[in-house]
Amino acid sequence: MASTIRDVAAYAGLSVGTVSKYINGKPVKESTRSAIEDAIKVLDFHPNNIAKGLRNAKSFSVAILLPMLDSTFCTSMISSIESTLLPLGYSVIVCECHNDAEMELRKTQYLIDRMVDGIVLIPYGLDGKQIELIQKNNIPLVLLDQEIKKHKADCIVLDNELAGYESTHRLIELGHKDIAIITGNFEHYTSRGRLKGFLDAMKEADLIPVDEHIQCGDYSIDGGYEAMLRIWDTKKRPTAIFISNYDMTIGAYLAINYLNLKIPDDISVIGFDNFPLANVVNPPLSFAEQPTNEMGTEAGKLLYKRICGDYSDYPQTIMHKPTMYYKESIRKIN
Amino acid sequence: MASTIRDVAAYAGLSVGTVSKYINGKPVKESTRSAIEDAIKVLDFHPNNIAKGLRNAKSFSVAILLPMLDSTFCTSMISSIESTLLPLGYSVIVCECHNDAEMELRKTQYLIDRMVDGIVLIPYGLDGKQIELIQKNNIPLVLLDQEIKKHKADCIVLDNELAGYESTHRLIELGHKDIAIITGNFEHYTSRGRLKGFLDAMKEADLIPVDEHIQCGDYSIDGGYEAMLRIWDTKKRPTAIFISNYDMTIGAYLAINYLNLKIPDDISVIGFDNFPLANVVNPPLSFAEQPTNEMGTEAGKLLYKRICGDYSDYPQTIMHKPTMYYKESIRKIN
DNA sequence: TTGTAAGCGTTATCAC
DNA sequence: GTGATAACGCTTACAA
Repeated sequence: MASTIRDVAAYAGLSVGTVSKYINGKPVKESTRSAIEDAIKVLDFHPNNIAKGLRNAKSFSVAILLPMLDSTFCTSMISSIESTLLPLGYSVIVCECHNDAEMELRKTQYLIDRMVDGIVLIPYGLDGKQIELIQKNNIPLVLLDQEIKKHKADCIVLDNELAGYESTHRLIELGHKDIAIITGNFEHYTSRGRLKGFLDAMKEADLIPVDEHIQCGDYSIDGGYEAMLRIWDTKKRPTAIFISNYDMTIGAYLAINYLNLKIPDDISVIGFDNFPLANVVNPPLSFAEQPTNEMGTEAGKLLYKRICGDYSDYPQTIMHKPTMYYKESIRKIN
Repeated sequence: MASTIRDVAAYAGLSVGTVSKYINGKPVKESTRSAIEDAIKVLDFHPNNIAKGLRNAKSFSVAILLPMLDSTFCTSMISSIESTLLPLGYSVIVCECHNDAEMELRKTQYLIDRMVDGIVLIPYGLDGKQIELIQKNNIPLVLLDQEIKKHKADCIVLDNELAGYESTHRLIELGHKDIAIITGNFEHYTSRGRLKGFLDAMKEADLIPVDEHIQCGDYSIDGGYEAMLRIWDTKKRPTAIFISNYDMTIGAYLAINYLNLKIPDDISVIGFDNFPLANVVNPPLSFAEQPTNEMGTEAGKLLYKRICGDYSDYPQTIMHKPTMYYKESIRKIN
């Protein structure tokens, strides 16, 4: 059996109170310090976090609740949040709702029952019920990636409009007039923003997008594939396309291969978020990159601040800028 | 403040003992059952897991300790382990050691201090110190992906030799005689197995691999890239190559693009584990696929069994077979 | 079947 | 600075 603070106290000839105080950084006499240190070493004492948690009504764990683990975005978030919060004493519980709003709500309740000290939420459900549940239980919360408008909450997002605008604008600069876009569900904050940026850039250039060239996928490889086929199946084909999410970019690429199109001769392509893929495909892909590491780290830090009770700047929405990479997948056109 | 079992007992006019028993599935009179149910509903009672944990010396959490979150293999493991263990009441803590053996050991101790009830370990350090530490603390452990020979432990792995053998054998069948391989660190269980399979197949066909055609990368994209360049920089170039890990496959592809080689005309390629990528590149990549989902689920189940105290079949090594996908990236040769 | 009370390992409060 | 003791919310003998 592991030794407890009592054992340490007994071995050191002190009271548990004193030992506890020392462990928690309160001042003690030098002689007692060394006695305790000795005892700890000899007994190989490690404080019991559960007891600590019970006493302090804390679990020293936070959760990241996310839609699906298959996106680089999500795993990158886990990584940076863990790196930020573990050194602060919080372990990170990962919860995946498998793109299912009902499961998301159930797992939210589960996490509350587990008494997590804070939650980073990459929302899937759009009605905000998860958020209400978390807030009703007074658990610190940071939204990531998606803003759910009607709910007041800390929030870390990408400047999606800018990403959509920049990509489209660049294509327009290169002379493209018929530009297609593959977006996600319009109700999603990210998709809406990226689409809005696209539309703004088009409007600014007095271009009117063909209705069928605005296709909605479901964020999956298949969704992107199908959307690309639909786009190519229109009377007036686009000369360029902006794909507003990672997996759909892969899918669209597949479709482009299937259709035997050459990039950028037949179509110029700008994708999204395409870490390793971007350079492997030939020609290299142009894309809008999210500063995922910064976003995750920021989320971890903000959550920690809230856990510590600092709500001085609540609620806060932090918007990160995308970085654009223009490679050989886009070309000038007359 | 959340209500406790005491509140429920008071509201229902019963003792805490009775309520506790009911909650834990012991039999009670129908009338008390409904009284408790009522109280629970009215008071919105949720048992405090921390208190429960303190009492039972359990945390109801398990950890997955892994080298790096950037591989599909690892994230896929998290996903299937979470799916398996959450319904059984265990939350999954993710811990990343960033390919750093010392950090791995530190985080192991951290998890022990956090009193996790079990650990799934995808080992990075090869000396087995993490394993000793975990076992010394009597924490159920399942090794995943890598076997560390000198340590007795439950273990779930791929049949790496078979993967190496099958890939190489197929290339030989197609007439290739000069086959190269990019492996990882020879000290790693996975790399050693895949290399052995390669060598076995060569030997069986009375082929002697060129020394410089056996190149060791560090599992990274860069490593694969450099290894491929080294291989192509030899006097006698291979006509086919087997790349024994996901990231290095991407890197080798990059290098092949850089060298302006055509697949499969200039070189036939079989990669590893290449879920989405395999179909995006042109031509589609042949590869050996691990049954990651099964492996993760198996790890979760086995860990749970150990947590429940069932050591009847300990220690167990479960070896999964790879599935081979042969696509247009390999060709017949004279 | 139900109630009582001790105890899990900490920390906090209050004396000394 | 240190020690004694009462919590934190739950489970579990044991008693009724």
